[in-house]
Amino acid sequence: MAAKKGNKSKVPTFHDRAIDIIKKIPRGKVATYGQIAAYAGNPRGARQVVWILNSSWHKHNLPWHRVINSRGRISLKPGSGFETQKKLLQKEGVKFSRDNSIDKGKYLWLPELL
DNA sequence: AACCTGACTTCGG
DNA sequence: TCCGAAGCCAGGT
Repeated sequence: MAAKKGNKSKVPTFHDRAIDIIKKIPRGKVATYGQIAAYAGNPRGARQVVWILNSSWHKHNLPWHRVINSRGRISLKPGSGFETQKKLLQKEGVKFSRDNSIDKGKYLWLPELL
């Protein structure tokens, strides 16, 4: 029978998948908002990922610091988390260039490699 | 329901 | 490389 409304075992939503994916980003690697959104099923859901990080990182213990923008840089502003994120990444072995950019070819997480 | 906001992304200049 | 505009999506007011 078709899925009933009252059925709690719902099909994973974009939100659920995104969280699941973020949790899988290995230590020492990073992923972009768009990348996560794409793997979660919506290539244009980068902004949703942002919302998710803000609303659920603490509930799901997400490695929010491993999420960066498509330019390979931290999107947070100095004084609003930038320093914290940079520090956490460096602690995991991720190196930053002088302009605070990360070498994507080296640290970008590639799920297909798993 | 309209409007605003956000850790985005891509494109053009 | 930097900036602005446009496109995108969902939650909060």
